[in-house]
Amino acid sequence: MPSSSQEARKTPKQSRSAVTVEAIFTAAIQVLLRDGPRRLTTTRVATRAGVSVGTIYQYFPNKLALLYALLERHLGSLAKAVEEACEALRGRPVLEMSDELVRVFLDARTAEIETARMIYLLAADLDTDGLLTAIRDRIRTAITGVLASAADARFACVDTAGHMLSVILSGATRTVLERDDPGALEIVRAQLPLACAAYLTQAAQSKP
Amino acid sequence: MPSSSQEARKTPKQSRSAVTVEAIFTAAIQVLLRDGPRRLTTTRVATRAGVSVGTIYQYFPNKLALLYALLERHLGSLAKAVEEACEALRGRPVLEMSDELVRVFLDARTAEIETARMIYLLAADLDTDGLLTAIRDRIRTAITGVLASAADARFACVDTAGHMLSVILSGATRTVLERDDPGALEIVRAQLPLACAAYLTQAAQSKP
DNA sequence: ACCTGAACACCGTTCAAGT
DNA sequence: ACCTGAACACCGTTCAAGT
Repeated sequence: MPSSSQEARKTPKQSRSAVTVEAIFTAAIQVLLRDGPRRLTTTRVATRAGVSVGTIYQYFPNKLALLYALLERHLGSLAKAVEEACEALRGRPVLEMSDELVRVFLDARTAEIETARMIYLLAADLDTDGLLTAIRDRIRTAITGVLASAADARFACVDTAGHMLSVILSGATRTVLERDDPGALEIVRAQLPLACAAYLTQAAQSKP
Repeated sequence: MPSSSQEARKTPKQSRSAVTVEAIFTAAIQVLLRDGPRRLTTTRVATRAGVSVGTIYQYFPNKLALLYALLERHLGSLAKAVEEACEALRGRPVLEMSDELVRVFLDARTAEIETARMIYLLAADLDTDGLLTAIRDRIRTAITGVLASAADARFACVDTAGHMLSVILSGATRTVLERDDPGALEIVRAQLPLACAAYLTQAAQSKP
């Protein structure tokens, strides 16, 4: 599936169509939560949005493009949250960084946990390589940058440490997100900062 | 979707039908690799397997049940590999455990990396809660057991440590599996044992 | 006991016609 | 400029008929 098929067909120029697009997005999320990913049909979304099926195809070349836009929104807000946290953490000690980054990852994904779960399920049908690469590059760059600025540690290879930290954070938080187990979430919330800190401490040579 | 719809409709009693079921499985994987998950249709699988569409429905109540069986096979072999590794690691030091467990997770998932990737993509359409719970329980139990037997460490709370280690291993290996980036894979292969060991060392109080 | 394949319901997508 | 909805191609599933 070519990536061009996943971009919006046209940007709404008039306020009427901006409202229509917003209604389509909202309806898609509602159908997703109410009926599940397999019952997310174009007709159902159109009906719920109060428009005709054809209208959807004025703004999205196909159904996948609509789903892609939902995923793009969600991942974009995660990357932005990480970037802002890293900006604020500049120059702080690594222990603070571990704590705060774990918090940001978990919060971003548990805030609307059902929506996030559903959106990840949709992603299976999409060609998400480009989008995921872009998002993880943003996250990795932000994390590597903040690690390099740490007040109390210098890393043998800050790129490796940043890469590894983002893999651990993404993987562990996504793993608990996929499960519907509050107990597992609490263990991760408590232990993941310790695990990150232990790794970073070991990957760094403390400054004199 | 009720879980009963994901079990095999009947077990093949005669050798002819055992061959048919195997042909359906093989064909499904071939179609998956060749045409991708969205083009995995029952007709396509039937044609490739050299049978009629109706034949598929003799052994699987619906298409999802067939996909579920594929996922079940794949995850079962991962859990088995982890259990066997843990059995062999009983009584060894924690550093050896970290190294070996990372190796097992990565090997199990990169051996047939394309197939594994495709099978995970399919999982989105399935009701996998029960299966995933069973698999992760097997993995967590095996890991907790082997940690408790470590020669050189005693854990403040071995259940917590086992839980956390399995989340990190599952998350990080799956995260690199999803990406098509050999560089990321190599970093994880080299650094994940260090991260696991650092966490375990910190979670344990060394014996005198 | 196992297999076939036409038939049916339903979904994604289009496009001529409307406002 | 935007929206409608009947029409078409295609997919999952069934079941009467075959061997």
